[in-house]
Amino acid sequence: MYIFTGRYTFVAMTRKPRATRANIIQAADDLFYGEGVRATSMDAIAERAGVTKRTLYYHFRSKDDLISAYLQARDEPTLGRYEVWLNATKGTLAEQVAGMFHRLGRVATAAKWKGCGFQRAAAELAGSPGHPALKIASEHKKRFELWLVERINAEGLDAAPLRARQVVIVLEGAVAQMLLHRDPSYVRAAGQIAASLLIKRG
Amino acid sequence: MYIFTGRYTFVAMTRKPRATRANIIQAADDLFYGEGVRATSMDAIAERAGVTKRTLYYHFRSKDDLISAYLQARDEPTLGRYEVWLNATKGTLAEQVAGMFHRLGRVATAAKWKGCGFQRAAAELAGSPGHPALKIASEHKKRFELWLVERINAEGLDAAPLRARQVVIVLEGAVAQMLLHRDPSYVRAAGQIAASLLIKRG
DNA sequence: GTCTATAGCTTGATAGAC
DNA sequence: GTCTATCAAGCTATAGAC
Repeated sequence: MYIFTGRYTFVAMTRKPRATRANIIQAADDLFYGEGVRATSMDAIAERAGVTKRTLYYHFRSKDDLISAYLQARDEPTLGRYEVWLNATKGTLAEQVAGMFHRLGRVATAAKWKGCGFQRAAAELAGSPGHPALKIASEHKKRFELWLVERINAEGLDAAPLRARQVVIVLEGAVAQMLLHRDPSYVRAAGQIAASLLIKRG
Repeated sequence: MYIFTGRYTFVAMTRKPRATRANIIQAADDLFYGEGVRATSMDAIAERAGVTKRTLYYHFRSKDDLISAYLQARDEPTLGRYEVWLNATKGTLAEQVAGMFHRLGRVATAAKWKGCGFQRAAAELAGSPGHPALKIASEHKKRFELWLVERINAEGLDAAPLRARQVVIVLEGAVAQMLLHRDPSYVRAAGQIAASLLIKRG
């Protein structure tokens, strides 16, 4: 957006920087998730975002910084998605979790689905132990686990922390196996375990 | 090894090619597993193997070819390792599997442990659907699952295919979470699920 | 804040000698 | 079968104009 001032020397310095940053994050999400963080170049992200590399490096110090921002931006929407899936089913928590797995199975058969972005980024960055993105991924999964703890407590079940942890393990395993085999029966088998973990023990 | 023939022109053309190939695979294993397949360059592998890149490309057509060979070479040793872990415990199959998870927990706390090489390669190559290494990874996991089916059948339990699949899911999830959090309580929680999956149902 | 242009290096892969 | 030498392309990141 140009601001005419009677001179040519004054041009708006801000061309919606928030929007630019959001565009970059969106482009990074598309490519980092679709192709992997190491397989994606900064050139490719700049091109997809419709900016030059100079602008990219104005908004993000480095590629590692952008990888972190990519995961950070994914945190809340991902948790929200699972929450929507869980709330879509009415009934006991066991039934709701079964429904959550069922819906995961639906989206996970699409070709554009490429597993969990956090899990895959962690797999790629395993060789860089101190990478900041790893901490973000770890905290994201912790948050998911804590959300389950709350749900299990609200259901009046005992041993909520252990049960939540076990449901997370089963979900992670289902996602990993789905990515490898693209066979929805893995998600079904997993949903069955998860539901049984949420039954009141006698 | 030089063979003296009275001339300088005749030098052994074969300097243990099998050994060279094995050296390359070993170097590839160290680096691909330790740093990731995309983070590792052919230069780095050649240097670690003590050969030039020309020799590397004599033995392997391309990097993708070497990635496939790396996973192929890991198939049997990996299955063998789990078999050793399982057989190390005496008792019911449930107890043996619990022992297998326990031993996994031991090695998975070491810093050099970087999760499952197949799972991580699959995560990295998710953006290249037709990659030959993906098929090798998938078949490896299938082989592991089938080995479990046999064990469960031998134990006289029903629904062996489903139970085996569920144990695999739990194991994959435990490995993924261990890699992310480096917290052995995940393996413990997983081992508990796996063992309970192998109890005769009433 | 965004541009054009490029530095400086690494990458996967190859040529040709022996 | 292994070497030395090298290519063209791609990479992350930066310089300086406006």
